[in-house]
Amino acid sequence: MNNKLQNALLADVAREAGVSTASVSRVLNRAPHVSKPLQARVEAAIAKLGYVPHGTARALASRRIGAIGVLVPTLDNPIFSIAINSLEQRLKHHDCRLLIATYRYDLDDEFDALRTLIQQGVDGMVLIGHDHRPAVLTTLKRRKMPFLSCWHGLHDADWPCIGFDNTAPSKALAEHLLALGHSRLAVLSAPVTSNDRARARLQGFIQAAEQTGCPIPDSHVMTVEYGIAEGFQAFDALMQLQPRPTAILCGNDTLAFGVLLAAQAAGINVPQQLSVTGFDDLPQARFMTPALTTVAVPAIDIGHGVADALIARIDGETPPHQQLLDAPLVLRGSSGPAPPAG
Amino acid sequence: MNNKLQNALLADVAREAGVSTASVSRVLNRAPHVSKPLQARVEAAIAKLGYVPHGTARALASRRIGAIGVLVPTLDNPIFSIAINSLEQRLKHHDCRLLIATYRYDLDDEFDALRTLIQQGVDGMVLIGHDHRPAVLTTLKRRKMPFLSCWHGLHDADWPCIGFDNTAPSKALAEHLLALGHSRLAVLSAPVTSNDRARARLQGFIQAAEQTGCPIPDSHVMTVEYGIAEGFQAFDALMQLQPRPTAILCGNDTLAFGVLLAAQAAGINVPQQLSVTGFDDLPQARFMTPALTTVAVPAIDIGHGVADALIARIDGETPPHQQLLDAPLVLRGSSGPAPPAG
DNA sequence: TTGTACGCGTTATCAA
DNA sequence: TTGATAACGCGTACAA
Repeated sequence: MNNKLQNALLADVAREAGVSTASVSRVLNRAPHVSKPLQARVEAAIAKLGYVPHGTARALASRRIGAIGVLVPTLDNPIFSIAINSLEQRLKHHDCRLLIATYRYDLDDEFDALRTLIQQGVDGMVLIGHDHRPAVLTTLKRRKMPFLSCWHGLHDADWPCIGFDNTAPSKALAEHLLALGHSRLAVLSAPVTSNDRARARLQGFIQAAEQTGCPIPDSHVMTVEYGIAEGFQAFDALMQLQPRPTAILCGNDTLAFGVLLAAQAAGINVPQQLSVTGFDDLPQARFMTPALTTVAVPAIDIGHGVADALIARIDGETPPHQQLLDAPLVLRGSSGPAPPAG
Repeated sequence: MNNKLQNALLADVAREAGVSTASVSRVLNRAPHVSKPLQARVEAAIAKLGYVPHGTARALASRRIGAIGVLVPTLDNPIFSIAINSLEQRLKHHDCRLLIATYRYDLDDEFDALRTLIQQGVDGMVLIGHDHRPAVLTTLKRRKMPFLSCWHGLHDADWPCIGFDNTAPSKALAEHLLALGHSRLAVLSAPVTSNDRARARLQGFIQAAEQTGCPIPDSHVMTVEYGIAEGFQAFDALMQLQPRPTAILCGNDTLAFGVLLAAQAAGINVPQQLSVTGFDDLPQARFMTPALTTVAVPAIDIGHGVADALIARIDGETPPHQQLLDAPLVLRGSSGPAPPAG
């Protein structure tokens, strides 16, 4: 007698249908070699009992959970939400779920979250960027866990990845401004600690300026936390710099929005008096006044690509070790010719 | 001999420490009645072998997974990201993980996702709002799954919830505009299908206007998908309405941002020529030019409250059936006196 | 094509 | 306080 009337088990279905548990399992897993009538009887029994497979037991027995884990620094940044959304949609095609964990750019938290997801039994892991504790890699390898990093374009034999070069577009952005006659650039960056993407972008800015003979002094590189408020508040300090910059390169769109809005509030005309650039191309970038010059991060393509490649790895295939996507410059109204010297 | 050198099992730890598997389990679960020396031996063995508990097996045996599920319509809306972040942080205090699933305002997808999360073995469930398929409730009850809805203030004996009244602040917003002399209001709403919050807000706008003797005609209620682009594009149509509205009530901040930016692009002065309001109080609302008049949704408090209350339910306690939080008006520069009739 | 029976790695019950 | 062992619910060789 089964006293848990609320939860029918596979055995109950088997009894109801007058077949073995193995047959029910086969129907459940669409295994080959099941006769039509048997399948029908089982499905009727499932419907009648309102049976829902016990995912945990299934995972334990099959050693697969039907879900992959993703370690995200934060969901605050919409660009990650967009990518995750795209990833989740594509995984659905592969009949695979997504477990999300965040770590607020704290790499120790990231390692903790990794262990948690492994304990949940995920079949694969997605990580953002290239900065991780060494234990992350050893743990993944020891567990033989299929994994993929994304969002960066660094070549590393240990880290398969799908991403884009963060440095080149940044250089292009700086060169674009320099070509417009700007010689006094400032940079507003997110913290580069534990964040190779922010670091790569910063280096791109600095290198381009240096190579063009207009190096950016350390005083003109400002670092603030991620956030529109942080960008807004940084504006005043940036305008106080000597020499006063004629263009501000921001490490991401959200900081750029803050700067743009602060400029507007301060009555500074963009781009006549000041050029501002971002990085990400968030949906609202094109609607700012003026529209934001930025770099279009292929967030959706990353989501799709990661889903396909990781599923392939889980299925034992060997997709390309590295896949580089395009992150094109998007020139809009927030960047213009340098104001006449004065 | 254990050939899986990469994955130590609980039994391996027991052998290494010279104790029984039961004792290892007790140490792992901080059970009472474990002697110091035994605990030390076990912990040493765990460290030596790099043992990580197998979450799936643990869940199967204990019938708890140490995670709750949350069904979110979308992660695109930053207000949900904020709440989820807060929820996840607070759950961490209770040593509990979060599994996120999205359903894009498709209630059938929501039910699917619910089943998926149940299969994963979650210990509790969080749902947004009050609109769900009936099967959702029956499934949760049949499974005796602790659950909570949030983000709404509807009283329903079947649905415990932590949220806020979506209607009252909307009424207050409309009354605020009417008191400023506006008599020609328009509403820009997100789709109300499967979205009780959007519906409640819309009703608040309409009721307040009606009660003040300035009813909003159907022609002045426009519905578009969520998104800044959608708000931006809606602006022109709203300005074409006859009579031309002097104030636009938006169902959420993102639509309001779109309208605000479109107004700016069109050279329409806010609030001198047009008042605009939002709902959510996203971080950038205060930085717009002018700053956005809106309603501050207690997203962070909801996250914390949901975490505490759901954990309490899982632990067999009975927290308040309904918990209503404050969603105060935030009056800023985007709303002002109606322009002189003309 | 279908059924039997064991294994997945842990927790929990009961005895010692 | 500790240990032996039966669940937990399902997948899957292997047998029929």
